[in-house]
Amino acid sequence: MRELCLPAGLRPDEVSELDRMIQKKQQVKVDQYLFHEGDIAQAIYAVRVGSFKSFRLREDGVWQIVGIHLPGELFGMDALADQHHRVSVQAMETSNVCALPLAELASLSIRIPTLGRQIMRMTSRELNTSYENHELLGRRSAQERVALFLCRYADRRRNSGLKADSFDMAISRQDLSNYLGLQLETVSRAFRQLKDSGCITASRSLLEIKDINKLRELAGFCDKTTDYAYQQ
Amino acid sequence: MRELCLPAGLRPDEVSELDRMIQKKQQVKVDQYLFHEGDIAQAIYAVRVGSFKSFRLREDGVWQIVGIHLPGELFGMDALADQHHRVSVQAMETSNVCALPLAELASLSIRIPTLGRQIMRMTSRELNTSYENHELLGRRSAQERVALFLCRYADRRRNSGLKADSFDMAISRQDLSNYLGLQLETVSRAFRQLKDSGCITASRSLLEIKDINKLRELAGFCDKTTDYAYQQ
DNA sequence: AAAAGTGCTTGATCATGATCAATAAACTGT
DNA sequence: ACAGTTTATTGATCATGATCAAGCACTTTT
Repeated sequence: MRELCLPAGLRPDEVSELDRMIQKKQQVKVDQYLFHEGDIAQAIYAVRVGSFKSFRLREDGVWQIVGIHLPGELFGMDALADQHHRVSVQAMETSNVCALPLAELASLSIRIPTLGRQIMRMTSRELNTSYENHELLGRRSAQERVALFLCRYADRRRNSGLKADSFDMAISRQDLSNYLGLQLETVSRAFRQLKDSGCITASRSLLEIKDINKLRELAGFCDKTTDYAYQQ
Repeated sequence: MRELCLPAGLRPDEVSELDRMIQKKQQVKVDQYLFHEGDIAQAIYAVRVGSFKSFRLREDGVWQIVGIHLPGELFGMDALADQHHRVSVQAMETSNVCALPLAELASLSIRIPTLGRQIMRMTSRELNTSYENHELLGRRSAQERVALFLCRYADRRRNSGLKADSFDMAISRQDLSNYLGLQLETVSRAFRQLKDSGCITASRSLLEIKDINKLRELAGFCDKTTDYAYQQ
């Protein structure tokens, strides 16, 4: 529990109380659903290990991935508006989550006001990530999208305490292209260009960032170095 | 104050207390900034009258609008992650906002727990809207984007108690095309197509929805009727 | 080890929307 | 009312990414 983002700023006794309440070490397998769009929310979730995708499904079967969740991040806050989930969430690899049951959360956050604030912070963070996605999709070429995605993905991995220069992407090309609003083939070609320009090597899902500055440049040179980094 | 979203679910005496605290009736003119990206947050804001745009700016001068805010909606929650705003906000027309100073909000939400919950709800709602935007930008043609935007915009106007079948769009073509990730000319052509197919009439900023079903159809028939509507 | 399957890459062609360019229409201010 | 400016529309051409199609690499099955 202690490695999670959530207890930051809580007193030791509060962490213990939170600890007791949480249904932890919930192991999930690839493609397993945590919840479906339309479900009445039972809990919000903190990623411990692995990664998850949030997506919306249309009647015609077309889906759109709208969020990716890495260790230390929270998801499921989409349901806090009206108790109904507006996205579905699936594990992208073998993963491990903490479920924070909403029922207990309500009473607990009265006793530990900091907890509510912390959830608020994480939700705000997710909102900003979604805004960034809007910006990524707005006015960028295929190559820029892929390069920018890789930059941000690496940054978030670093933030989650994971290796950020060489790693296995749990995201399939299919999912990645969907997330980036591109065709599979287009993403593949973008990877080729990035490989040819020498800033990455990539074989299947294994990715290595060789030249982050070059990559940033190809991403459109747009991501300001956040001097006011997220503090918890 | 009472017409706002925020006091929903509060006791009369709590509303009064909130009422006293809020710096209200803050009049703003077109293009006036409420805050800039990077600013330390002073407050979050509730729209009373008019409309606002949230946008991110890149060093190369390119901006991307990532949010539109109508009466009854909250904005500025992007700063709740780390006290720094990650977007800039400008009024799109002569408007009127309530500022909820963060300093007072912290103490007040301890005395009125419902208030914190209500802000949480509104933030979750904004998150879902941003997810919907991701979906809109993901895999849709220009015509679908414009049609879907109009459907959702009309829905949100209705939700805000505004006329939804015939109204003045405060959003310029410039801003709209930016928001939708399209060129100005492309949006103009999409409007022409929608006009020609008889589902709208539009002269400059004045818009009239003649056939909402046809419009929904041209939007890609994707927006499920939200049977579990937002309740407050 | 061969066969079948899945996921990724590469190539060729096509269509949508971007870009360039020119009007047209509406709003400025004097 | 006038020029001057901004904002929207329409047209023509071009480029990027979508689509169609094949092949390759890596897994899983028997």
